[in-house]
Amino acid sequence: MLDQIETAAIYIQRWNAASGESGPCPVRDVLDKIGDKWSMLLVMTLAGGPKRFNELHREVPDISQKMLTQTLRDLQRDGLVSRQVFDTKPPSVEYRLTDLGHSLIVPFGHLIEWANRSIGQIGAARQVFDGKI
Amino acid sequence: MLDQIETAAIYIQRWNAASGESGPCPVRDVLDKIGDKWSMLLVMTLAGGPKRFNELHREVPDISQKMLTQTLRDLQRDGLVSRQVFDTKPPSVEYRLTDLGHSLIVPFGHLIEWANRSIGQIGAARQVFDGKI
DNA sequence: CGGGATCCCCCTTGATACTG
DNA sequence: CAGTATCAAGGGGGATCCCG
Repeated sequence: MLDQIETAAIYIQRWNAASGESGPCPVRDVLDKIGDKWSMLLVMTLAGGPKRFNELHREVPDISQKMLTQTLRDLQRDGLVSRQVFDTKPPSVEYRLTDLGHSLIVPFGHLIEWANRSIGQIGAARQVFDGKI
Repeated sequence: MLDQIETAAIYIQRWNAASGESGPCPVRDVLDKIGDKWSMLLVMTLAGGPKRFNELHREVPDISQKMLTQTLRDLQRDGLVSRQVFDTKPPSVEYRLTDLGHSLIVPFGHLIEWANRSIGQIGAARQVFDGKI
């Protein structure tokens, strides 16, 4: 377990050392999407099962149509989400997590857990920091 | 294990439903920093032990001085990093992870692992997607 | 219903120069 | 050494209108 963590840290450091020659770090490329404003929110929302476009829009009210479309396309491009069109009238489109998408839920869930556990400490630390400026 | 993941998913969904009344989601607030361009890179770099300002700058060559300063201040504000000034000449300042900062390494390491494992599949998915445009 | 296309703002990031 | 100050640029993201 700890070995893997160290491996990750060493991977990052090694990439830093070699930076500039090999282009952007692929891990950072992937992680950028994690931190993107909507990607992970949609993945977690789709974790409950496949959903249609407006269904997603209803469950994530504060996303704009544009960003919903764009984020879903990016997720589909990365192979995390699959898109199925039903030729009904009016047309309906269903989005669901792929196996790869599902596999992200576990490590990402750990992070959410950590965030949940740590919100209190972080908030306290911020108050202390902001108080003594 | 899976319970916790589901808990996380449900947490997100419940917050979506209540959004607008309670302000920004605290978990998303925390996760924003995770995905921030430099925060996690610095945390993983500091995972190897405490480092001085220019030492960090050397190990992460493509960060600007400004962003290094700013990111370190944010990390310190959130209680993930502590800052110790030594009154020598010339002055030296040492940054190190707090206990809270260390506790982030594990869940974040899982994510890096996932990214490492999945880079191949994601790259392949992108080629397929881009090929059939 | 499920999007596309367009306009535009603002915030983050980078480059550069200066300081205790 | 360890920052601060200022200016400029780019793109992420919202609002709006339109379409099959």
